[in-house]
Formats: sequence, C-alpha cells, structure tokens
Amino acid sequence: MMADKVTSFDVARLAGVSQSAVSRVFTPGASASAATRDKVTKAAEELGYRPNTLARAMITGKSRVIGVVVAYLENQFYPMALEYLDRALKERGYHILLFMAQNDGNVGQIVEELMSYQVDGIITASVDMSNDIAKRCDDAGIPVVMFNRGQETGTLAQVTSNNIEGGRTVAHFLASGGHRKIAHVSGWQGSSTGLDRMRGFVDGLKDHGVEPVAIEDGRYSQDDAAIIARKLCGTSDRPDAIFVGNDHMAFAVMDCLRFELGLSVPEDVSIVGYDDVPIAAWPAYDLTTIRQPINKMVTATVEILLARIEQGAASERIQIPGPLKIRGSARKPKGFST
Amino acid sequence: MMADKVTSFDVARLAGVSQSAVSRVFTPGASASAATRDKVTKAAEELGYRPNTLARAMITGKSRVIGVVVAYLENQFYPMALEYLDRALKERGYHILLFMAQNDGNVGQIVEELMSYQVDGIITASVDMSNDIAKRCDDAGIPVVMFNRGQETGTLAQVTSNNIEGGRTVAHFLASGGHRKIAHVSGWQGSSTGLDRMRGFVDGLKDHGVEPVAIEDGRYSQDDAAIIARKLCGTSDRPDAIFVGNDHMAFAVMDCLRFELGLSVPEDVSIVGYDDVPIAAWPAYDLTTIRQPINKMVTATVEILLARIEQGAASERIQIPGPLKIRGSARKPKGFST
DNA sequence: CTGAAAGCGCTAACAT
DNA sequence: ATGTTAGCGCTTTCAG
Repeated sequence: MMADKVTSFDVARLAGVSQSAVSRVFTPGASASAATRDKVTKAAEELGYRPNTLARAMITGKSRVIGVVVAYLENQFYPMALEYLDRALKERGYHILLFMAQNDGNVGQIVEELMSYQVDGIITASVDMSNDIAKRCDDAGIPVVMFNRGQETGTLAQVTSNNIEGGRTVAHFLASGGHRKIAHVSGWQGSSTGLDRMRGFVDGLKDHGVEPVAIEDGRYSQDDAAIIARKLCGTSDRPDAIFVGNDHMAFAVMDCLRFELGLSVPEDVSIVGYDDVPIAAWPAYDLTTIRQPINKMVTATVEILLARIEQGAASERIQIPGPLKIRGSARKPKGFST
Repeated sequence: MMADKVTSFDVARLAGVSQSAVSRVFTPGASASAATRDKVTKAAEELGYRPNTLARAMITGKSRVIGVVVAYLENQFYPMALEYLDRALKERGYHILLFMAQNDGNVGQIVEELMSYQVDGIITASVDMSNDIAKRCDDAGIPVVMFNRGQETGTLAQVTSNNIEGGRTVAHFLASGGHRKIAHVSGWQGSSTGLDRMRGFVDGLKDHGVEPVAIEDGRYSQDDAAIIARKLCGTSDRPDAIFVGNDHMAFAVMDCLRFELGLSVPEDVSIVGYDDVPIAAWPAYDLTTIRQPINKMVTATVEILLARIEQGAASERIQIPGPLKIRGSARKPKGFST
C-alpha cells in the first residue's frame, strides 16, 4: 500500500527538469521540447505520477465536473439517460457528480452543494424543482440545462422531446383507429412535459371532432395510474382507448386492466404510452408508445451545456421530435401514417 | 449573473475578523466565540459565501467524494443501488462521482481518473472487472469495496447477499414443490455471484436427490436467456422448472415461454428469479424470487468503506442473507418453510 | 523552450 | 479564542 503522494516536484527531480516543465508536459496546450517531454514522461511513468485534478481545478477554475440532478431512478428512462449522459460527457473530458433530489424539496441544500463543489455546469433531469434549481444556479453564474423538463416561458436552457407534437400524434393514431371513447392518464400536470403531452393530445383529438371522455392526473406514479385505471375501466361505460403519459404508468394501467379487471389489451382497450423505454418492447407489454429520442436529447443537452461553459454561448431551448413506435397494445388503423 | 468569487477573505474583511476565523466558523470541529461566529455567519450570508470544497480537499487530503463504478444501468437493480448509495453517502457527507464501466474493459483509464480526482474511496457495483479495479486502487491506497460481487479468495472488501444460501433455498423450494426436471439459467459464470448461486442451487438439489437437467450460462443477458429458454423448452422433453440467475433474465425467459412457445407459467414451467427488483412484483410477472436486501447491502457497503476511510479499519467481507419472496411464477409446495 | 516565482482558496500548526 | 504563517499541488505569467 503506497499512498499516491507523487507530485510534479518528484517527477521534476527525477527527470532533472523544473516543476513547471512537468506541468507543461501534462497540460494539453503547452509547449515542451521533445527531449523534455520524453524525460518527464518516463519519470512520471516510473513514479506512477498522475496530476492532481483538484489542484488543477483550483487554479484554472474549471473542475471538469458536471453536477447531474435526478429524482426517480425507478423509471427506466432516467438510468438510461444517465448512462448516455456519462458517455457523452466522458467523451468531452467531463465527469458526473450525482445528486439525487428527494421529493421533499431540499433544493437549497442541493444548490449549496453543487456550488461548493465548483461544478462547471449542471444538468437537471426531470426533476420537479428543475426550475427552482436552474434559476438559482443560473443566477450564480453556473450554466444549467434542464433535461426532459422545461418551463412555459423563460430563457433557461432546456431540452425536451416535442411533447405537444407527440400528444397530437397519439390522438391522431387513436382516432384513426376508430376509437371514440378516449381517456387520458396524464403525466404530472405540474410539469411541462405532462402538460404539453396532454394539450397536444386534446388538441389532436379535436381535429377529429373527438372530446376525451376523461382526463386524470397520474402524476407519474404507477400507483396513481392504477387507481385511475380501476376507476375509469371498472364500469361498463369504460373508454376503449387510453393514452398514458409515460410508459411506466402505462404498464401499471395494463396490469390493472388485464389482471384485475380481466380486460384484454388491445381488444377491449387500446393503450398508448410515452417514452419507449426498453421494457415497452418486452412481449408482456408490447406497448405502442411515443419514442423519446433519448440519445439525441442527451447529445443536444451536452452540446448546449458545454457550449455555454466553454464558449459562453447563450441558452438554447430545444425540442426533438419523437416518432410513434407502433406495437401491439393498441388497435392499428389501416394504412396509418403519422 | 454574479460569479461565485466570494472568498473567505472577503467575508473576513466584512466581518472584521481574520481569514482563519472565517475558516474556523465553517469547519465542523473548530473553536470560535459566539460573537465571531455570529459576525462571520452574517457576513457570509450577505456575500453569499460558500467554502470552496476543492481548496479544502486539497489541504485536508479528503475530497469527500466516493467514486462509484457501475456497468449496466438497464437492470433495475443497479439504479436502485445507486439511489440507496447516494442516500447513505449523503447522510455521511459524501458525494458520488459516477463512472460507467464500458464492457470493453478500459479499466486502466477508469482507475487513472478515479485517482486523479482524489476520491476518498471507491465502490464498484457488479462490475465485471471489479477485481482488477479493486486490486489496483487498493494497491494505491484507496479503499475499495465491491458491491454485489466478490472474489473467491482474497482480502478485498466486499458485500454480497448470501448467494450460495439463496441458490440452495431455491433448490429446496422447487424440489419441495414436486419438481424433478429442473434447469438452471445461471448468471455469468465468470462472476462470483453467478457461480455461487449456481453452486448453492446444485448443492441444494442434491440434498433432494435431484440432478439438474441442464445448466446454461445466461451471462446476465436477456437475449442469451431467451435463446436458452427457447432451446430448453422448445422440445416436449422440457424441464418443469427453471431457476434463473437474476430477475431480468427471468423476465426474458417468461416472455419467451409464454409468448413464443405458448407455455404457461407456472402451470407448464415454474420460474424462479434472483434479486426481487420492483418489476418482479408487477402482475405481468409476479415472479417468485430471492430478495436481495439491497438496503442492508448498501448500508453495510457504506459502513465498511467509511470505516476504512475514516478509521483505517480493515477490509471486511460480508454476506447478507436474502429471503425467498414467494409469488405466483412457481408452483408452491404445501406448507413450505425456508 | 525553460526555470523562478506568484498565487488559486483554504486548513492547520504555531504563537499570542 | 484569535491572528499569523506556512503551505496543499498545480498553472501561469514573467524573465532569461
């Protein structure tokens, strides 16, 4: 067990050069002769030297760390986002400092910690208090971009899929499939995503002269979604199609219909979700859903954030369209095209 | 947009005290008079001062950051572990720097980065190259504990559930249920967890005078598991029970049996998994499985790691027993007790 | 191109 | 209890 106490001075001594020479060799855009570079590299190797990122961060003012704030990791969408995020960030030489937001809104604490760790930027992924965090950090001069959540108005950077368009597409699909008694279990109506999907959906239905028979706020909770499904479909007057605000709630709705109410999907009721998480493709659900282009969304998020960090670019608000992924959980219109 | 350039000097000036006084007020175990504390707190508040963690880390040699290395986030078990980990660590004043291990084993790179960020400790969660990373970091003097993976021999710290016992319990359960043609789709046989579950299972079966009809390595892959299921159950000579090495593979096996082969679970084939991720409780699967006590495992992991970091305690290797969670995917023995 | 010197913001002896 | 003084390990002018 040898502690990692090798400093640039040790390397300098062994290499017979100055400490700053060592620094230069390890600093990407610095000048050093081939000879020096060689000696230093060798000495460093021999001693197992590795620049101390903290020291570097202190002096440059850049930690190369991005604070990522996420809320629920139970919905498969977020772990996946995290995975992509890490990959994209690593490629650019950044790392993720993880913050789990408890729902009991300790926003202040999180902001404090983010700042004290000198993160270069922040990504909030679908966190309820995104706006709050974002505003405070942005005010403090730390670039923030909100992933998969936005605000109605404002200038904060954000990346979402085109939720309005997505909702509209689902409406078009369902109405074209001949459904007329259509309900919606929305995503949390306190979130832009939930709201937009709902609005797009209602709007799209209107184009077909259809009014939703019910709209209930599922609040992104599987339990709530199941309760709503039970209520909606427990009577003979049930809807023949339900658009559910995200896949995880859709799974809960399907389970409720099939195993509790003894209904068939899609024969009795068509179900459409939103996200296209991997589970949606599992045969047990085979869920028709709007695919959130997570990869593109992540790429855009990282792009925008780093542009802001490295070039001081302006905040952007991006919407990426997500196609309908047609599977077996909803009756298919003949010759349907989005 | 005001940059966060407030230092302890600024606060000191405004408060009319020395810079070290400010430092003391913000250092947990330091002495300062109520008066000083008061003045400083006020001044800090007014200026929006927040100690620079990096500077502190540099001097104390403690970053209060734990590097967490994970591989697949698609298996729900890991995101959950991550969530618990964050909670437990946060409680002790630590944060998570996240590292995704690509399978193409860039171990060296990850180790480099972990060290250069001066993490105080490392947790590797079910990463294939756990051993490799662990050894190298441990050699460098950074405490490591392996979560949900271990090594046959050695002294590196590790926390797992009692996989041997778990496998044995499943064997007992299945045999008691009257099954005699029992197969096993194992976890990756290159991992201690996969191996132990398999061994315990085979051993437990032996107690009942039963020999498994087949053992195949599912390598923790859903695709592989499905392929194996297809092969195993595609003939009339199929097993009447399958123990699958983790829940996610079990879901794939069930889907294959039900939707591809037209078989019923548990009527035709009983399925038992391992992990008890939330999905296992969803009605569509209702999976009987060994529950990995993730919360206890995480608590123990954090405990061991911090004991090593803060008190220089020795490495521990802990196994936590996991009970069988009986649901509907496997025929139930009458009056069964573990 | 290279070395010397000045810090980054803070903690930890050391005196007082 | 408080101020003074050294640095932590590194990057970055600044001369040479």
